[in-house]
Amino acid sequence: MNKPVKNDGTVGKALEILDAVAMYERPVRFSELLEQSPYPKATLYRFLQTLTNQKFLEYDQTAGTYSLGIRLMRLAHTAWKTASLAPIARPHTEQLVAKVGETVHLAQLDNGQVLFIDKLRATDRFQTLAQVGQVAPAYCTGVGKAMLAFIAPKRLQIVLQQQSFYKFTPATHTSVASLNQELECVRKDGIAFDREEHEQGINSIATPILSSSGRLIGAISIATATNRFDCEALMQFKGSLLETAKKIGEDATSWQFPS
Amino acid sequence: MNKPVKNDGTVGKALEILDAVAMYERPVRFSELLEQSPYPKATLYRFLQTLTNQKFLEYDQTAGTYSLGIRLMRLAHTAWKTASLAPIARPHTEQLVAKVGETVHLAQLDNGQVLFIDKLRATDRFQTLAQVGQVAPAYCTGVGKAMLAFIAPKRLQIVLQQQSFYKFTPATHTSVASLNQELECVRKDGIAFDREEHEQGINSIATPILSSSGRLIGAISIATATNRFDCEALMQFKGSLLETAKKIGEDATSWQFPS
DNA sequence: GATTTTGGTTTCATTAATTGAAACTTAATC
DNA sequence: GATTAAGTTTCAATTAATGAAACCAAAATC
Repeated sequence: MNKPVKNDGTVGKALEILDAVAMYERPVRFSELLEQSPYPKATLYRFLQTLTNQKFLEYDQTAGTYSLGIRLMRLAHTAWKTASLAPIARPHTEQLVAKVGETVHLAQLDNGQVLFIDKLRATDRFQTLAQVGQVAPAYCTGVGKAMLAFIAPKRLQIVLQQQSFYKFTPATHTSVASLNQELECVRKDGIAFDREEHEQGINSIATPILSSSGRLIGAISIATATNRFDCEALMQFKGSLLETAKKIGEDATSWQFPS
Repeated sequence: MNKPVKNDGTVGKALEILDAVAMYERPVRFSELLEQSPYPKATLYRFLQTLTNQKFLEYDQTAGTYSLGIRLMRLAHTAWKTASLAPIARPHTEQLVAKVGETVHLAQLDNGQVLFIDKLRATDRFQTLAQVGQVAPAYCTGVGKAMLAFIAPKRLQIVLQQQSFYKFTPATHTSVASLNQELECVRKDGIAFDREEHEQGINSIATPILSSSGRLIGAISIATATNRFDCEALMQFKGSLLETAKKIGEDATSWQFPS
């Protein structure tokens, strides 16, 4: 049988419930969780209790709702500090921000999606788009395409199937074919653009971060509003961007950055 | 028996392992985890496998080390967005930053410790001290003391025992007595100072955030370097700070902010 | 280069925990 | 006050977790 559900026993089931709660993006009632849960009442109930005890969930007595707990934030901060590319890249990304005066994003690929792991903005005037820990689609973002262009062909096949190709804006790629065509160009000059493909009025120039052995470990981008820079104008950042990516890649390699 | 260890079955044990890994703040080997673990080899091994499968841990093949996984960062971001005070407070904290031009911190109390849930800096010139998800001691920070001063006496008793009273700087409180004395003052005028008690050269002015029913839900502070503002000078922010805290408290109440 | 040690992985019978139907309790609705 | 829905607890059957010990691989030592 085609079972993509991993068999990780009791623990696996419990952890999946965290995702279920997260999906609602708001406090959620027991009964809501129950109807989309494969487990019977009593089982789900006990899982929720355990997770709440452990501060992975938070239960609001009066509203009778569950939300994600703050213990996650503590753990995530440690994860960020010790297991992500962000702290290694920081000196270089900060330098880049200082130089170009625009917002810089750092991302990794996680399960076919873009995961933003750092964000440095030059000015606080604008509401931030991406935030640390936030996910975005790969097929319609600068960092996403930069990374897709540099993963192994076999892995790319899999990842492409995970893309929704939802048409966020008129410029969004809606097929594997057109995306593949662009990835070819990205491979050639090491630069990917987001031409308002994810959000109207926002564009970016991105480049992959590669270890010295050539393995992809992340991507950085400079993101701006179209009324400040068009894609032509973004090209002026190409040199600085590539240089920064190179430096990060070198540091990450010598730091024995994991898979 | 005095058993502070909660009995949350298999799931609880697995989640405790996450803390164990986090504690090292670096990639850690199986054997290291084993010697401080109460579980036998095989058990620990299977837990690690499960957690790795679930992307709560990340295993580095070549180094043979485990670190916290990126799935935590995704979950934590959702937690931050849906379950913390941060998004509700954002409009007000941003306004405050714009007004005073100094770094603003937002924190909640978690298990006797300060948990920073937002940080807005006016300028990027300085390396940030606190970051989202980071924890700090309560007894020697502005936000910490602001919160301690406004929790129920019974809870305060417990929380005070959780404080280490480690002497970070010459100004750090080192006893319950001296801390209590200061908390009395904090209660009186609703303002707490960090007079370089946690870090040399850094001070702050903080105030609690209370719901309209008077329950403590967090704290905000304005943090600066001592060479820019001494504590006298920080007093000039008192008005704006109190006003912001009041607004956040009101919004949080009407938003039915949970326990 | 053979041997021992260390560190990590697998096996399998025993043991203990999870499971879920059903009964129950409480709160909400009519 | 009766009825329904929502949440909680019980308990015997079942299933999964457990951990001692065996095993394997790679490094360290002889």
